[in-house]
Amino acid sequence: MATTTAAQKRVRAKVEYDAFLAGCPSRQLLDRISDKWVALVLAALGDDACAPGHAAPGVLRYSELSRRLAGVSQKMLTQTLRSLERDGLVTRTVTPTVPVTVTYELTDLGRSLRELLRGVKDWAEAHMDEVLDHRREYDARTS
Amino acid sequence: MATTTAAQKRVRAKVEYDAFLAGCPSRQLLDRISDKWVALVLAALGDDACAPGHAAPGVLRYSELSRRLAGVSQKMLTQTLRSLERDGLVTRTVTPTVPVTVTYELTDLGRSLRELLRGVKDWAEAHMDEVLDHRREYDARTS
DNA sequence: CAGGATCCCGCTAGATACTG
DNA sequence: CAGTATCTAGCGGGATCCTG
Repeated sequence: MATTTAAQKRVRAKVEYDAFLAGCPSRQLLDRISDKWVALVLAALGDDACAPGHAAPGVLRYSELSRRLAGVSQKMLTQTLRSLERDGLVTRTVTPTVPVTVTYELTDLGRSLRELLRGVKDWAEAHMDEVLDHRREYDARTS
Repeated sequence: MATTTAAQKRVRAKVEYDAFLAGCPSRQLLDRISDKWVALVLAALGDDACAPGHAAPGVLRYSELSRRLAGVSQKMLTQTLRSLERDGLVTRTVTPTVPVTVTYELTDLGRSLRELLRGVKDWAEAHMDEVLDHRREYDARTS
């Protein structure tokens, strides 16, 4: 089945995405997920030790998230969560209590991205001192 | 040495960075590296098969980068490269030819971040279809 | 070739007020 | 509690022109 293989390859090449290309949807998706709040929201949702003494791990309420992500505005948090929900990275569950309870949880897709972004967040925290040193040196050299 | 361990832990806790905190420098660093252009520049600089038939792999000229990152403006490319240089992620080398030749190369620090960000870029390309499906479903459900 | 300098528009993030 | 709605200031980012 050499011919089918070659044909399949051609078809494959057509539907493959390349973020280096300006018009490619993956470029826009890369832009979406390359976001401070996305990284922090996903990190918080996967953090089991986040909201101790309550229901299931990895399930957080809106208010818990906003407390965890210090300094986030309601607008940005809601916007980020909506975007993540639309892209299928988190699920939003509304429980009709009084007042209403809304919880967010990672999907499998979200979990896969979370692993990557947690690495980026950890990198930032781990190499902070190194970067700070480089900045000082650079600023001294160019001033 | 239980006391020293406890003391060390306390000292450690002081100098550790936490991107969840608003004032933490690592939050700002996370914001910097959570950037479309950062991901693409680092990805391009590590790509050996990028500029075939020329000097060393992983060494790219300004014009080669701007060609690779389709749609990037000069301003954003220069701005991104400056920032990366300042943070010690890339080195900038000026060769006094006529006209001048400027090349960029990853540092070890930059290489370590590149591995992570390449994962993010690959994720975007790999899961594009899945995300697109979720968006269609979401838009249909909410319209 | 590899930018620097400037102008300027858009839209995004933040603050504030209101609601089911 | 978990948002929506509205307004606005600020700046991100593109276009354009210029230079060593």
